[in-house]
Amino acid sequence: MEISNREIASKLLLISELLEITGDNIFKIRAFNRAADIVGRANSNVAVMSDDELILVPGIGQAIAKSVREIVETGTCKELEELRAKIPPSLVELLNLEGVGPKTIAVLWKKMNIQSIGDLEKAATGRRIRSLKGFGEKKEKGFLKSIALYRAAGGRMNRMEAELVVKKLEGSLTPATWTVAGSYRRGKSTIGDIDIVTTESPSVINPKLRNNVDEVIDEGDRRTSVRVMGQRVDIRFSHERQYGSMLIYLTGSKEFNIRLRETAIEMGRKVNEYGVEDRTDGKLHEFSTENDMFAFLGLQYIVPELRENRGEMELAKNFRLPLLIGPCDIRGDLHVHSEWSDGSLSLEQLACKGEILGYEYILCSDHSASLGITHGLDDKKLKQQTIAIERVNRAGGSCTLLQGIEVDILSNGSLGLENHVLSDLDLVIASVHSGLKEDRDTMTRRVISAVENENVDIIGHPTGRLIGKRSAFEIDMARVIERARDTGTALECNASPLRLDLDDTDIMNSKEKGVSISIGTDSHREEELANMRYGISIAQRGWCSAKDILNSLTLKEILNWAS
DNA sequence: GCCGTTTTCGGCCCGACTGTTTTCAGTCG
Repeated sequence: MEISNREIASKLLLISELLEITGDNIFKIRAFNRAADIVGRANSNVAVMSDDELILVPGIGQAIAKSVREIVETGTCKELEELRAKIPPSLVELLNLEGVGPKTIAVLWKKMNIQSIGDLEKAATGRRIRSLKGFGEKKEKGFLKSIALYRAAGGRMNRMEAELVVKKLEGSLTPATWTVAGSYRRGKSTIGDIDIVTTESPSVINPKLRNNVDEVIDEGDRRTSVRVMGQRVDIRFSHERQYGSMLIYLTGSKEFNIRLRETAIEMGRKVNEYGVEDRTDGKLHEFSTENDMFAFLGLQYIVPELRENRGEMELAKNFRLPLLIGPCDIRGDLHVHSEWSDGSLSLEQLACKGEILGYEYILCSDHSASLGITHGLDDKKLKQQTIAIERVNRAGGSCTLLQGIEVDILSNGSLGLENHVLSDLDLVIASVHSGLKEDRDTMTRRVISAVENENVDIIGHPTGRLIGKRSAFEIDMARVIERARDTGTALECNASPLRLDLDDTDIMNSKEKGVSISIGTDSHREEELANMRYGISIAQRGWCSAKDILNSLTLKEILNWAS
């Protein structure tokens, strides 16, 4: 059984974490960390790559290639086993505690034999830590607080949760003086914390915040950190004339910022959140907009969604960044449920909402009958729906309803409806809704059977994840993507903020293979139709242009594509 | 550990805030 990229990446990450605690060379730590990241999002199976191929990957050299090879063959490697022999791996979990880093962990372990979060809690409760040199009462209390927070935290936020946190903060800020930066602005599917840049003065904001948040973590004239609804929020104060550089800095990503600073160094300049400094005379150039700063550095403007250090900097230097898909390119929604299955909107309402959104079409894709709980459609009901849809379309609105189905991919890889039924529909989405615990090979073959069915046009939410609730099922997306390319089947970017499935890296890999991406909101209620924006952000993060997105086709073109 | 149109050795992004200290280490983003 072949080991997945994810598993290899987790071993490399563990090595970097253990190296951190042993206090090894910071650059070696970063090398393993970076390699874990690279392997984790590689678009082909690292396990089957030869040593020569591995070494060609930027960020992987002789040593790490050797470790990867060992992991593929034996499940572990010498580097990892030597580290495990030196320090208890249970220490790694302590890195998750806020305010607890590798140095602290090493001291606590060596001086007090603290090996786990439980050990730390006991020692702090017993007031034993304050006796250590460099530790005091505040640190001890801080540990207990971090432990409580860690246990209560549900991990990263989905986009809706993040928006609620932002809404809560709006009361402390003046409109048009601030921007949410960070992973939120980059359009990521999950968000760790909220970053805000404001031009208002700290003397105005800080007192307001004290009254409006759960906790002030730290407070300063340049940065204040608070907790709102259990989530960390960092606010950076900026002069208007430096707003552009502060926004770039706080939007990140970290990897992008590092790359940007390296780029500046090559030009004899230094970048920080206040602007660009000339290395020779220390003169600071300030920028009120991001555009001005990119231009000053001789770079094309890079949209936040691309700022991940995935090659965008090199393209920006040559003004060759792709023109990404945007809201204006979207001509329709390709995954919507009506009241004919488990949705709440009637067909008339769907057409009407589509018209308001400026769509040429909406794909009405109710569930198939095999999924009992959602009152799915069978052959007979589908025929009735055909007539109902024709009636709505004849009424002459500007948004045409397409008739489709979201048919179940059953456990044996067959579909929930007969082929002769599916062939009558405009577009067919096939999705997995049951038997989610199958092993990797079985699940992959199941989905590929659907890909190979000539009536299937789109694979719905291909990895099945529910953000924060259920991880993706075991599936080899590299194989699915290859088959989808061969058969001309599209893969969905499900725009529900609870799914965002496929996510950016799989979309990027699909796009590179020439597989079309279909963005569908999977709406069951009216307000969910607006989730299209999340799907667009994810597609942008996957470097998609209009030509890569099925929904950018006109009504005529999409019918032609499907036939 | 990785990398190289200056380099195969010597670099590797940059700054804010806290706690425990009397000048700074550790952590974080």
